[in-house]
Amino acid sequence: MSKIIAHIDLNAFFASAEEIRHPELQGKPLAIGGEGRSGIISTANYAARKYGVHSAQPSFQAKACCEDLIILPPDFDYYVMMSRSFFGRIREFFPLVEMASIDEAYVDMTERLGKNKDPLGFLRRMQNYLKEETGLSCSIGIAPTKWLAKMGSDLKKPMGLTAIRRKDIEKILYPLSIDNFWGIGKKTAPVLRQLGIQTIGDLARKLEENDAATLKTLGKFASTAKDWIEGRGNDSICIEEADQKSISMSETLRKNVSSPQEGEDVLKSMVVSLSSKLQESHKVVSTITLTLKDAEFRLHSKSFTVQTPTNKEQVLYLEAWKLMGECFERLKGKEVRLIGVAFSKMEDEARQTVQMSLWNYEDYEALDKTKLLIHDLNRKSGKNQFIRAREIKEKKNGNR
DNA sequence: TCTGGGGTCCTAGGACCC
DNA sequence: TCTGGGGTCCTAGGACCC
Repeated sequence: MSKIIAHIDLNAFFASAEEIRHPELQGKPLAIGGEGRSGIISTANYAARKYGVHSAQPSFQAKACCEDLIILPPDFDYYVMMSRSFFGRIREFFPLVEMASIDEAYVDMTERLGKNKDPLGFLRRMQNYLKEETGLSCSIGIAPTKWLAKMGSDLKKPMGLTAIRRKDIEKILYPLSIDNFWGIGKKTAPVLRQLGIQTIGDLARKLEENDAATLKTLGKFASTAKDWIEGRGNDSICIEEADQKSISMSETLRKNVSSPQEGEDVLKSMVVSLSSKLQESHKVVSTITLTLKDAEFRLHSKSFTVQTPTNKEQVLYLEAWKLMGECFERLKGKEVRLIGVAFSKMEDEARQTVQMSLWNYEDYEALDKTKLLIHDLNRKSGKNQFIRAREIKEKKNGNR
């Protein structure tokens, strides 16, 4: 029995959210993103898109496209609030909602729309109602699987409403460029083109023939892609939020550096704010990964797994600092433009109390020095770690 | 002034164990 | 001793998504 799955995608979400609280910006070219030396556009409203402004575009280029462009910094807390309010209303119509990101969700409508004589009419009315109530417009794709629904919602924006039945796949999806295939990105698409695959239809035929080169290019993904394109993809909605598996921060430096000492403060503040997030959510981690991006944009990483999962900033910082030294070592004086740190193998703090008792701080030689450093960070009381870390960073930046 | 930041998943080689 | 394998974990790198 086929399900009825919808993919609901908020249009130009961050920009729309800003227009709601700044009505004076409505209709003016607006983008959300960073404005610094390495700022990049995250979302542009439709007025800005007319000038060629688009997401992932460097902000200075966007400004060159449209000199009147207004660029606002992102305010994620506000967007989370707006997103919850919007999808909360969807839940009033349909309880089975799976969030896929801050601005999109999959919804199982089988139960409620299965016997409806005019499901598209119903969704069109819901879409208009949501627009009136929240100010946010969305595009909806409706199909028997999640992938088809996602492909559908991408077809028309803003306020699109597209149904893709299995019998429509050839007519609707086959003519589309391979670039539109969700799951095939900028690296794989050109390789497929080399194999004579220009459209989704071309890919469908190659997969149907079990073309060896295509299968090799796609690897394990080939069978998933074949399922998707033939209408057999995943159609199950998971309403529970999955446990987060890793947490990370990275920062493009204001100026390239070539020694770990020059990146010390950035690393320090990232570890302090990550470890306080871990502590707040009662999570511990075992694997620490440090990433550097060199001036040619190549990434280099080094990771280490500790025996006892932890969220202690002293331990995490010391490990990260050691990894950063080793990573710089390998770069042999090359310039570094970004430092990132990630913590993974994350689990609940409660689940590892037994191992905690086995913990031996003396394993960490330079711990005393680290304690001093953290003490220094903590001296200002009454503010949370994140604020403290940011203040330190700003102070440092101001001194340059 | 070229090119962000936060995630998930996959691959492939080596270590180690049975 | 001429050479098995399968399973799992760790590490480094990379593709993809929003």
